[in-house]
Amino acid sequence: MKATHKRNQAERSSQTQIKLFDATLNCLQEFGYHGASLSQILKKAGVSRGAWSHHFENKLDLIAAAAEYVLNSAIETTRDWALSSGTSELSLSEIFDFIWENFYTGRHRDVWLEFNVACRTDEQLRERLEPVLAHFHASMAIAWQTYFTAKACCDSNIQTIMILTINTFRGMAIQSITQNDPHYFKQLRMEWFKIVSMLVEPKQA
Amino acid sequence: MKATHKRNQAERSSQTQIKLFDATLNCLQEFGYHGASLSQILKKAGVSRGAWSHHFENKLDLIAAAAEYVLNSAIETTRDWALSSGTSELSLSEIFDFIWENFYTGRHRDVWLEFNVACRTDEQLRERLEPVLAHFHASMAIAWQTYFTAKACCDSNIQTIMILTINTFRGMAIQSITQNDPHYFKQLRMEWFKIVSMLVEPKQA
DNA sequence: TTAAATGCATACCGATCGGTCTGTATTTAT
DNA sequence: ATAAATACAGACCGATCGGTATGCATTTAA
Repeated sequence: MKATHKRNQAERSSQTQIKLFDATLNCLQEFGYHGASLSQILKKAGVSRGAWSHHFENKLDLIAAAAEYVLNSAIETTRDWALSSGTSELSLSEIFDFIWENFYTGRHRDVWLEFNVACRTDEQLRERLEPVLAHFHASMAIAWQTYFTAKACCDSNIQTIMILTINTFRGMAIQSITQNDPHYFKQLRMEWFKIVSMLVEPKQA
Repeated sequence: MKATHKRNQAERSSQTQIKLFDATLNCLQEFGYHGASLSQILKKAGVSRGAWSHHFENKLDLIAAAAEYVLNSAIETTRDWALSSGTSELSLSEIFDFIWENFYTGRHRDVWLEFNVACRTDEQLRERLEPVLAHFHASMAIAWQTYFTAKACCDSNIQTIMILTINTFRGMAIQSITQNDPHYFKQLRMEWFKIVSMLVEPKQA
């Protein structure tokens, strides 16, 4: 029945690992870092305890690997999107929508929040995730400062405005935990767009 | 030796409860929502298990009460500060510094983050904390829109600019988890101040 | 074809979790 | 003074946690 009849070792490994990553991320979304127990993850993944311990040293190792998995996917998504879009056709509001919908809503928002907060009190996790989180942050910066520059009248540099933008989105992500209203946040993004439009313009080709 | 020799019931109750609140908040700061076990809290508070169960139904009840405790303190702090400051002497950057230093640094930042994130996956906690978090949010709004109004040239209303400000601070709070550099965030606040100054002016007396 | 290596399954472990039960001080009300 | 009510202490509980040890299945290399 299944298409999993003759698989080589590499396929086997990567398939069960991805099943574990996905289940880990789903559990983090559903139960939070606090409530995501190993038993729950294994149950949801349909993977045995032995298989898990064969691939990962301990629970933290799995969680960190899952974080790397989802963040690297996000980095790739950003890169692909920036490349596929016509270089001169990108508008600020399009970028805003893209970043918001891909990284600050749904599962990505949830696990991103959990990882950031968990990092604060878990030094081992922080050491593993800090470079990936920083890389993720930088990848968003690329999609931005490749195409835009600060206006002459604006005495802030373009990086500063971008960081403020990302921080605004982060804050909106937290606000959206208790206030889940896509329309409201679309409006808020538009308001932010109006302000940033005064400071930023498309780069010369 | 101790000054706890002849205390009436009310004093006893409130003293042990406050000890528990403080220990709970410290444990949340030190170990996170995930790692803050009841045993740790009781140990840090110097309170027995029996005393705890006498005052609180269960762990969540204690945590929620501690959250209410710290958030209501913050609301009070904001109110006092707004009242004590000369009504016409408040500058935007002073308000920014006040909000940042009181609510988005130190223990308050840490527990505020933990509570917000924990609320996402714990419905009971959310139901108890949502009104308090909303109240806290509103209290910051007061210190703001009492003294400032949108400039004529600005087509956003004053509440919108304030929400964007708060969200920027929230984002900076998350950023400051992995990048603890007060000077950097002071500069970022100044940049934000420059932008908001273009949109907002002191209210007429 | 066969031995080794890899992938996987289940049973099991001590530790710790939140919560409760029983009994004892201390304060309050009569 | 004394009984009731409140505040507290410590032992104890089943459940669940992350982690491991042993054995079997599958793939790979010889």
